[in-house]
Amino acid sequence: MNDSLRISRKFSQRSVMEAIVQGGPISRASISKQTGLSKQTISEIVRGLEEEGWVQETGRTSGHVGRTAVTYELVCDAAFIIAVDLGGTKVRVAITDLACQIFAEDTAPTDPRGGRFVVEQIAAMAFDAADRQKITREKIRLAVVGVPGAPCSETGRVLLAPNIAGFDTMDVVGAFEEVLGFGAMLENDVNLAVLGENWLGQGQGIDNLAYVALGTGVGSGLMVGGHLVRGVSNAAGEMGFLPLGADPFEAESLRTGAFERAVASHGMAERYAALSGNTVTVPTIFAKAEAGDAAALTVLDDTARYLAAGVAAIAAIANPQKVILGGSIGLRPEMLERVKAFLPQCFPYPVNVETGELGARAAIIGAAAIGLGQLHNTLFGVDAPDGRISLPRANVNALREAI
Amino acid sequence: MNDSLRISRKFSQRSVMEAIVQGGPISRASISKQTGLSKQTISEIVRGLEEEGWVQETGRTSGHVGRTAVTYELVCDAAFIIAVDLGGTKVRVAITDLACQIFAEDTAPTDPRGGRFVVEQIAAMAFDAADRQKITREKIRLAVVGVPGAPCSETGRVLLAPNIAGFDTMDVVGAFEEVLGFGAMLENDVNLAVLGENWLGQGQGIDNLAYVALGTGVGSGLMVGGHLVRGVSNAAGEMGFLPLGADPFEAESLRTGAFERAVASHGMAERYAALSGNTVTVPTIFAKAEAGDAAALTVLDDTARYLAAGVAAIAAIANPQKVILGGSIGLRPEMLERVKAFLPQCFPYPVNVETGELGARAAIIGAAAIGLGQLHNTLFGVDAPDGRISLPRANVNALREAI
DNA sequence: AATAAGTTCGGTAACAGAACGAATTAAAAG
DNA sequence: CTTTTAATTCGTTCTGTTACCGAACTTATT
Repeated sequence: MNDSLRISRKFSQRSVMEAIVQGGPISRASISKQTGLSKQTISEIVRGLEEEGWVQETGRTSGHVGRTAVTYELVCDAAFIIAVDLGGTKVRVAITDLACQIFAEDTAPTDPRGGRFVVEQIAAMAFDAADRQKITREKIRLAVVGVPGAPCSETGRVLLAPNIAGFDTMDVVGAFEEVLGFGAMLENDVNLAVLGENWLGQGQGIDNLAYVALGTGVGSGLMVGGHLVRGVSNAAGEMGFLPLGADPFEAESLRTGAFERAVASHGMAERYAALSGNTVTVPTIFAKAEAGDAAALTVLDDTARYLAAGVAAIAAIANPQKVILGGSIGLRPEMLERVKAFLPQCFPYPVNVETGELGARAAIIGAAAIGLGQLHNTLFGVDAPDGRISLPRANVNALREAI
Repeated sequence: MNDSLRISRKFSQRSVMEAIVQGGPISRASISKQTGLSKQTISEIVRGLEEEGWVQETGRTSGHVGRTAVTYELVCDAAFIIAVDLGGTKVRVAITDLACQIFAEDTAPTDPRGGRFVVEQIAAMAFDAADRQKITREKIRLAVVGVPGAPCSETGRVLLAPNIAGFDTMDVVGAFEEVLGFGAMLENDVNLAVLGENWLGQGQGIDNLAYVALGTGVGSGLMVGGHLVRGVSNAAGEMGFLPLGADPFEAESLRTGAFERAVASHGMAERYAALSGNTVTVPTIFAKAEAGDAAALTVLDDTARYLAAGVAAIAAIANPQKVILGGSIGLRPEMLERVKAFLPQCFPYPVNVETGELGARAAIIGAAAIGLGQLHNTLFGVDAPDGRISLPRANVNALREAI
């Protein structure tokens, strides 16, 4: 069959699908108005989509002048994707349908043995979730797995991921595909968090967006012009190695980055210990600060000052429209408040900083976003790698904690 | 006429043009092989292009088995663009033809009165150059002007450009278009430098590229996935405000950025004065370092250490494949050598750093690149804003100094 | 009666692909 | 060493096919 014609065809098909996905039940005449394609063409394309089982008739309009219109809707259980947020301590797994509804979100402690065990754990969770939703496996098309580290697309390995054993030496993508039986994609977890916030959170409609995740470690994710910045070796956003906070030329900074040592949880605890003599956890520091503990307040101030400098560095280099703070520490309002106060003291033009709206679920929602975009593109879209589909707002069902 | 068909047509037309631009004199059969389009289609498209005056027959092949082929070539004087690199002290103006040949490059001191005077000076230089090359004005389609600062596409003003008076309050784009009589585009000069090096210099074939220009000030330009990162307010790359080097929380850092004060020429001179008691210019410091002056060597080392940290910051956030050093200080081999030595001491994974190949002419070559890409896209290409055309290697003619 | 939804019909631009003639060289035959 | 033949490539012509548009028409509804 003719190749460029097929692209041409698929192009229109995709915009029709987009109109149907976005516009809920919609008549062919409305699609025609929205897309600018002729009524006749829309009828043809919709007929094709209906035959292939992607859309279905759902009703008719009424109440308006003129003939009633037949409305079409997505067959939302025509395909599913698995979204996974794999952390060092927790795994989240969710299933999403074509209509971008996220359900069956499960959480479990990450299998500490790492490697193949984690892959199998995730597969089991995914299939369990699918079974609960009565979803047959053939309908699952793709899994998107967020990992803390830099996945390598050639080898399928995950570099810079010290928290999950064995992922740096095995073909993780291959292992997933083998166990799951369908396609799998790996993506850095913070990158997914930006995408998530961009889709359903703080960053909606913002094409130049940064996300700074601060918790046990630090990482950043950057979107420029609506696309993720991954870097050559998928190591963009390894913000822990910013030469800020501690002396970057100290030998230790080559192992744990200077910035990470300054702002991440370990550094905070250490500074608190130095000031007060007590070794406590980060949540305790926040609690003590709330109670007025001077050392705790100093630790928070100092951390926020460094964090503000980190945000300034991102703003100086990439000038995003908004910087979203995330991670267990970054999500605290006490941090946001302080960063907002410190930023104008160290950076000349205003930077829009906010905490994430989606909290710890940003990454898994981002995984769903990337998976759905990918799926819509391969099913209905152009081959262009940067053909972004705009996903509709989705209802995110309740979280189910396992065990 | 049918819209999506027109896109379809133009799409093929562009790839045919690209093949002709790249492949020099080329037969229709070869274009067919290269593009994958059928011979018949190529004949049709080439006929159209020939009728419109963009390509012409230039000869026939011989020596091979089989029938001789008629070869086609670009009519390279079918259209021209003006490339301008406007600096605080110097203006460079060049003319480029469709075949990406750059000629008539002129340099003059920038009119110190700024504003409209500079615009008129540039127009005069451009028309003078066109006259010398016997190029009629109707054939000039576009001017691309590199400016030190952040051009605003809505208002046409140039922000953060203290070196050219009046540009922050006037519609510079409008003024150019009025005086020149054809379209004009403004772009940050360091952004153009990355594009230039990406086209004909150090960064050929590298899609994730950073450029750090260090001289009187500091600025960076970033390419991600083959596209420039401009940021929301075109202020991406205002690297002078990186919170490194000096204390970013000092009040002075809000005027002149902390990093700029540490690494740029003023800071170097200041540090040398503090160490030796003598106030000298930067070239003198380099000369004295060459002669073994201890204070000068310390200044170079310290500057390089800061610069390495700045490069590390870019690498941590954007992870480019290569970082190119430019600007009067960044181009010195003494700096490169030192930065290469310091980087592994403050950043964990290797960063590829080199000096620019094009020297001070990177920006004007980048201006030509952006203009040619733009022109090819509007004449033959899709409307897609990110449809990049790959330009061929170009011969860059000799520079002509004015006065 | 007005109006909107959808279909039918005819038309067109942009391609593909097969077949074919033209032009050329390489190699075999005389 | 010439002539013939085979192989090869170039370019055109002719015949589809696909993906659309637009006008006219039918149908259903307020």
